[in-house]
Amino acid sequence: MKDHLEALNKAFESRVRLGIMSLLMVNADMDFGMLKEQLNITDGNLASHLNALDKLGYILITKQFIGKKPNTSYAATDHGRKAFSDHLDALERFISRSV
Amino acid sequence: MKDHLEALNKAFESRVRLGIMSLLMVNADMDFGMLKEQLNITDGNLASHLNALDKLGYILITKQFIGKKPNTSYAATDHGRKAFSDHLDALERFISRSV
DNA sequence: TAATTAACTTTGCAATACAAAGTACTTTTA
DNA sequence: TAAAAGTACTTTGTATTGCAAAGTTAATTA
Repeated sequence: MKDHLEALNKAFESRVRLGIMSLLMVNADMDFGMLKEQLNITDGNLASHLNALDKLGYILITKQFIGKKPNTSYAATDHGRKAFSDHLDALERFISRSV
Repeated sequence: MKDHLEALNKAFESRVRLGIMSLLMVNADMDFGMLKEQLNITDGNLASHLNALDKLGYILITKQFIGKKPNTSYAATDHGRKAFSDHLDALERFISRSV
């Protein structure tokens, strides 16, 4: 029990970060606007969660201009993919234990 | 995506409450000491999480004396079982979406 | 009578989450 | 060309949460 719980990653206890990472697992990259629309949260809130994931090295941030508009896009790093996938594994083990 | 996230129950975002409920799904009832030992947390912390689950109607609290010692035992209510199982379903759907 | 046990409650603090407002820079529109 | 709008933040302020540690109550055993 304790071991199952401890294998859960604290970074993914938040719905928003769970949402961001799962979007970035499925989509190679997404920009700020897409994430904001999908998650339906304020931009300040989104920015701070992105910042938290960045600090953990879970996402890669790329700033560029598309046409004449600034565009920041986000992608999961290998480290982030591993961490997320480990977390999902832990959840799965956890679920199967709890029936 | 949003719907998957919203189906997750906020009450179970906490490791401790996740742990308590999963213990109470497997064991018909557990007393304070057993829970404390399994979860390895301080008694104040445990009491406050139990209180949160009680307020939501997820657990039933029974106070009695066993021999001459006071004993409080906790069991998941039907409502709590349903809520937890819905949460696990949501997690499963979430995981299978995220690969 | 003092110490111990069980199960809390209270206190106090640190971390987190969030909305809203503010900022910097650029582009589009009037 | 001045004003408005868009992008992606940062800052501010507040409310909530989580937790350890200390305090509490009531009974019990030494």
